[in-house]
Amino acid sequence: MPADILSIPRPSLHEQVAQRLRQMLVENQIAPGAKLNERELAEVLEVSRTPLREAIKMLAAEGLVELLPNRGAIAVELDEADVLNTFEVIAGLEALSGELAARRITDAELAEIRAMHFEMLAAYTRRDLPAYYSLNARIHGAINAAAKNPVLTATYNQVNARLQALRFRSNQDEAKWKHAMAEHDRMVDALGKRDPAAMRQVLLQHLGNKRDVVVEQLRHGSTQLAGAAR
Amino acid sequence: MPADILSIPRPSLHEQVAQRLRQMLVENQIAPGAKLNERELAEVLEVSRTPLREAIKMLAAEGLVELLPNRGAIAVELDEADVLNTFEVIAGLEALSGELAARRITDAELAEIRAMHFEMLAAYTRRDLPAYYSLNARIHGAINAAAKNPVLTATYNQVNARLQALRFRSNQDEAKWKHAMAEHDRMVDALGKRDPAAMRQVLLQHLGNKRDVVVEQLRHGSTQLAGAAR
DNA sequence: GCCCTTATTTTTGCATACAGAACTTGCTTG
DNA sequence: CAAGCAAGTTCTGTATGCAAAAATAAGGGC
Repeated sequence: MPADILSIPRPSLHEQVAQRLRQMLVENQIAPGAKLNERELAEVLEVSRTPLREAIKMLAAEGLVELLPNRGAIAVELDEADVLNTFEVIAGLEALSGELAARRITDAELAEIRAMHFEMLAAYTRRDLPAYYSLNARIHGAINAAAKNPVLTATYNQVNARLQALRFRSNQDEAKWKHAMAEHDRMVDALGKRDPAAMRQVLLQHLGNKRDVVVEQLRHGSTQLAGAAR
Repeated sequence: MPADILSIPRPSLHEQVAQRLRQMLVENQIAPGAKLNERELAEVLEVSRTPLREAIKMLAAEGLVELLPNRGAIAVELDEADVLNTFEVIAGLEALSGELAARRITDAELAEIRAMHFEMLAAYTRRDLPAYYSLNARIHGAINAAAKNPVLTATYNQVNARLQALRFRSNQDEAKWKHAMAEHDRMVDALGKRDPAAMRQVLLQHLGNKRDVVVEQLRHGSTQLAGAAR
């Protein structure tokens, strides 16, 4: 077991490339719908096409890119129906996560979530959006962890990754923000009471609202900011 | 659009290989825990290592094989905790699927499910296990389709695939079989009434029972039938 | 006789090379 | 002038070759 620590097994190249590509897709450095040119990407990432192609195949299995036979791969582009369907699944998974967390959370985990919740209140009060988003992600991650189901966590992360490119730039308005905070209050409350049903309800509503925000933004205006290529 | 039909674009080699490997894993032709020797497999499948490796990377992203850095890939082997966690997720997804189906199912879809349900009753009455399993899978597939959420269907299929190797040989006893049939009755009933909550409840219970059967079988006896290699 | 060390073999990981499919561009033709 | 056709180019898909890491086998020390 200490061998794992000593060996410092730097992840294999295709793994690194996959990680890097995931980041580029999520951060919209590769625009949705854009073609992934192998020669070009290989040059940028300074690897040969072989590990690059292996990485692309993994991303395809994860649903982040789409494989077109004999025509390479393109970054997935979600239309409104895709977004609705994805949120439906995400909501189900997060609701499950919340239920399980309410049953299995430890006092220490709960305390940490409460702490982060207060930090988030601070960020909200300051209207510090980046800090808010960061804390929001950490809190949801902590709930997921408290559910103590690695399969659920992995599944959730995979489906959620496809939405990251959209959520990245979702700027909610004041009223919705306030509402989201209220829901977070109810979440922490439900967790404290170890009430799975309440957690489920809050999270379903929370995700439903998040969905509305994203869909609304998707509709008018910023359809796709860097959407040049297709 | 007709171009797609005319072109007859035979899936690329790595796609075919992935499909074939999936089948081999599900049917336990490759035992859980067994190493996937690239040279060997390439020879058997009559392809070079390149598309084979690409296929393996896809299966890894799907969670069917595990990648060991510099040591290749092994077929995933689920311990009891993994099975419980996976069933927890599957149950959540199938419950969601049932809820949505209850809201969205068409009369034609419902009629077809009812027809299959009667066929299943026939198979049960004859104690025709293979026919029963086949119909069971088709019914659950039809419910999934009636939910009309491709993202949900894809997610469900992916997570479920990991369990197929186990379920393949799950022989339930008489009492449990009868119970499963009763649950299917309630399912069709709930669908007919378009009652999402009832569907959810039935499916959660149904999956819970299925889980118990699989775990019990996993425990004593047939831990792993073709479990030679490791 | 057992364990640790070391040499050999096997296997994975990556790069390169080549064949075929798709796209581009310029030209020709109606 | 537009549309269709054809040659050239680019790109993807697959096979092969090579280097490094791991597994295996052989040898020596305790």
